[in-house]
Amino acid sequence: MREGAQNCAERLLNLTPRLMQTLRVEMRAGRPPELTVPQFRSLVFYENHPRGALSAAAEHLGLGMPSASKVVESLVARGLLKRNHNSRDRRRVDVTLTPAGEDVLSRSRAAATAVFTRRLAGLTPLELEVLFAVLGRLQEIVGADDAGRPPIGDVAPSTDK
Amino acid sequence: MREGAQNCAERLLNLTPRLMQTLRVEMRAGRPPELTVPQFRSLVFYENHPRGALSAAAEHLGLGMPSASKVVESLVARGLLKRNHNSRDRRRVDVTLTPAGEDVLSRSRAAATAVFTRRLAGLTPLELEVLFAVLGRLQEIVGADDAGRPPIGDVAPSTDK
DNA sequence: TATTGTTATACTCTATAACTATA
DNA sequence: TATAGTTATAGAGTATAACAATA
Repeated sequence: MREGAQNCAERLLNLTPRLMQTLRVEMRAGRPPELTVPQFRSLVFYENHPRGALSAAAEHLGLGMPSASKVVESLVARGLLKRNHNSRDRRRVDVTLTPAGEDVLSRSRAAATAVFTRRLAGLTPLELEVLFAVLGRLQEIVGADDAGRPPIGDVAPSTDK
Repeated sequence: MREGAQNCAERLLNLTPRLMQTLRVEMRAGRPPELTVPQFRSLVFYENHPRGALSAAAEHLGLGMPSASKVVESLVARGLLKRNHNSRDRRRVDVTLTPAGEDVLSRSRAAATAVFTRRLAGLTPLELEVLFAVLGRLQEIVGADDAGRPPIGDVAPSTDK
């Protein structure tokens, strides 16, 4: 059934940039743009992978090392991440969230989630249930940022951290 | 049922940048990067709104006028769009796809659709059916780029143009 | 010599502010 | 004076290529 996949692909192709735009615009809407989307994703990665290598982040975020290095650099400069040379292999740079980073991430995640939550407010409980399952399937297919976090029953845990 | 919406919002928040990355990376993968995502979306807009004003595109794409102007400029420079002053109101600039633009758009759309089609290949027909419906709902909520195009039963019409 | 990161450079995207040309 | 668009300028994101430090 190629047809079905292609139909879905077309819708996905329309929808994805739209969603991204929504996300980007509303994340910036808080005047001093707290975090850009790539910055946000980087913080999420290091929340899930404390002391993760830079190369791991690059890989996970789908960036080249120079790009990842630059994003991390901007966050280090703002005190949201901390870089440490790995003592076993001193070429390695291990990166960790600072308390300030956790804080900003929590607020930013709450705001970003709210953006989508508002849009989804019109769906019925049944529709939401189906949507949730479908999004889960898509995550499996495309790989998700938060592979390590509990997917359900623990809504926005860091929000009240 | 706020919970459900929030759970879905979190998944959407993870998934959207991932999908965007996939799209961007694979659209560029054809070496001479034929079209960037914003360029692609602009062409789609003018395919659906021939002689559309620049401001209409900006609005639809969620961009400011300077940004829209610049994207259009780049496409005009490449001969993919054509600008004309509106004769009734000469401040207005009406933009139209050139044949070359239609051509590039068709190829680019086919390639971009294929990106997602490949990823969706593992889904069952039933899953695809559900996905299709869910994506339709999301389009309604968030607004879709191709509001004017037939949504079903007419798969990738421009691909074989 | 191979690997991890960083620096240098360049281009696109996007924004805000200032400007031009109409109305 | 108000509106449609453009130009000027600036910052973030990303890429490739060249470099540095370590293995």
